[in-house]
Amino acid sequence: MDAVTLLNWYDAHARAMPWRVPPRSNHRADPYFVWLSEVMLQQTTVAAVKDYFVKFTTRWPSVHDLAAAADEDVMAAWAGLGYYARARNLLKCARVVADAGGTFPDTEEGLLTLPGIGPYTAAAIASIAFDLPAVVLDGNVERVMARRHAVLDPLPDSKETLRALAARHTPTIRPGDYAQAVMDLGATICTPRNPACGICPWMSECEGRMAGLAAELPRKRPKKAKPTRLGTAYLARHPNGATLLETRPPKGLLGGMLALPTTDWSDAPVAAPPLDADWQIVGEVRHTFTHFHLILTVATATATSIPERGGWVENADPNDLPTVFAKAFRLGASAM
DNA sequence: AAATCGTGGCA
DNA sequence: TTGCCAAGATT
Repeated sequence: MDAVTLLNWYDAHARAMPWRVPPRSNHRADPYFVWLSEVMLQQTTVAAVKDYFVKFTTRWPSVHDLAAAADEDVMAAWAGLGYYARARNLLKCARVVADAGGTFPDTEEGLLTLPGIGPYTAAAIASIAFDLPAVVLDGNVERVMARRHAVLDPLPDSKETLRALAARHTPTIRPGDYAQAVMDLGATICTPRNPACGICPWMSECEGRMAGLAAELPRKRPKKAKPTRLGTAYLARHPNGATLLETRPPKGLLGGMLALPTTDWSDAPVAAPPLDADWQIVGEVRHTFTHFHLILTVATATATSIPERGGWVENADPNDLPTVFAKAFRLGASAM
């Protein structure tokens, strides 16, 4: 059986990660750790997640600790990791679970009802934390299945086909190890570019490789070009050292995060400084989001007046802000 | 159902 | 420099 081949490979080559229990362990990973790591890993690389995972679990060792945390502390701790709706939903989910006694649901259906847990994450927690034969379908599994079975239709059209193929491979023995094994295979051998087919445990049964198509699968629909938007960020400092910051609206881009006051971001941004001062343009920051480029002019001023929006923050730390603002903050501060 | 939502690394 | 991509969820 294909799954056994893959499990044998995983027994020898599983990557060590802070949230992972080694294969053939006689105990399972803590559902809290599995959930936290899976949410952090949504659209995010293992390398980027590691330090954040350690930081979160050191500061909040249980779901009860996280549920009791202040919103602004969790958002600041998440700053830099991106997709900030994940952090907002993380807190909502922690509080639901904590209120229910601190135990995560042990079924896919139960997990799916929680904020921030979708089809992939529910299946991942069910398999990895509870060893249930859930069908885990992430970008790795999509790629592995598209190659293994030479699926030529482009994503996302082929998604349900790939899911059915993934289901066919999912074993009833060691499903948790299997889920992590397929994803490790996709991350280390069946990679997006230059797949290492020569050392793949599924080399001999891979239809994509036999057809000479492995490296170009899965096919994807072309993406839209990103427009460029303009804006200005304002760094105001009080003579006492405080920095003018504001919390962004709870939804939308960078929602709920601490930020520098800015104009809107558009073709013709409306300049509305947060307070009246002698603003000096000190440079610009270029930053690319998921669906647009941003050129952000950075203006600085020293001021003491009452701001029209935001508030003075002592000992402000750029690391508590989303990366785009951290860049603008550092540039402005270095120019004052 | 297509759009929205971050960031850093890599070729 | 630019585009692609990563353990997706939500609306």
